[in-house]
Amino acid sequence: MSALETNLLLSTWKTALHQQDYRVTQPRLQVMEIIAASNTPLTPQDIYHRSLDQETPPGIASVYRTLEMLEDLGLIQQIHQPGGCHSYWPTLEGHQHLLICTDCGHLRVIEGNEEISEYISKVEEITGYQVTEHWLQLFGLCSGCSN
Amino acid sequence: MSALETNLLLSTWKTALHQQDYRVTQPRLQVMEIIAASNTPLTPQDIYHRSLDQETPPGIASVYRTLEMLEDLGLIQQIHQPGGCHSYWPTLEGHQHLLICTDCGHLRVIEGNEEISEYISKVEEITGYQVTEHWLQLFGLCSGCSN
DNA sequence: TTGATAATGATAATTATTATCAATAAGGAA
DNA sequence: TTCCTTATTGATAATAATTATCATTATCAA
Repeated sequence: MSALETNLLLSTWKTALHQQDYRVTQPRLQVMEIIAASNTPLTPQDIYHRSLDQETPPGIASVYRTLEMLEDLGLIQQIHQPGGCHSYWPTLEGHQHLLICTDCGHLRVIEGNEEISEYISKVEEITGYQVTEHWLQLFGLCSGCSN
Repeated sequence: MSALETNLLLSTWKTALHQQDYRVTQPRLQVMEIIAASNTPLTPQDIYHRSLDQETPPGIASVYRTLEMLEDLGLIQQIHQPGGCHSYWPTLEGHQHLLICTDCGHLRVIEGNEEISEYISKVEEITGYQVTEHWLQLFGLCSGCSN
């Protein structure tokens, strides 16, 4: 993410913590900064290892606790990777879908999903299920990596 | 799955093992039977625990080894559950999508995906990505559980 | 039926996650 | 600013999940 987007996210998150009476602590800030600055989804271990070159890195337990808190607040969401999940990425506005480059890992957000909504309505009609949630990810090669 | 479908799957899988020079062993059979007979995705631990009421259950290591083999052969695939993955389900014909009941865990296969194909083509046009794979799951309540 | 060897079980090692609890630091009140 | 309450932390133990090791066993082609 760009430095601008990173900082915007961070201030949004800090405000959210204050509003919900969560303290904005050093370890939490460190974790949030790493997530907000990354351009790929990260696992708890990823985040922990990235933090280790800092003066006073957060304990591994705080990494897990911070991720749980951020997810509870709806600020991050799990991203399911083929072959392993428990990676996190900032929550997006509305419902958007993700396109992940299988080579460089870069993640891109897709806008607009009329087709998907139609599809879901059809599925509900046919099956009698009440679809409450869905989950679509596209994998492929970005223009840079397809060369 | 119905007993008929289960047996069809099992004989297909056994044939595949023979053709690829994998031995059809007792532990492998036990794991394959459990997967083929289940109507929900199962984790390695699920499978192991289900096997424990048998006379001579497979070792936990063999469960993992069998799952790896079946996945390598393309006979099963990972299913990503919200809040945890590493569940397995038999590979389906063509590309189909899954609808999972969040209450009873029952899994249903959705046929037809014209809308999704259209969506993907549009995404490719817009982004310049080359989409090689996609991954859609629907979650909701089946008619039985929505009462 | 036999023999080569792929595959197994038991278990140790590794890795990931969660729980515990005394010490610390955030942030509102004075 | 300083103090005080207490939410939060770090260190570490405990638990859970997965992988590696290796002597023994069982599959299956000859």
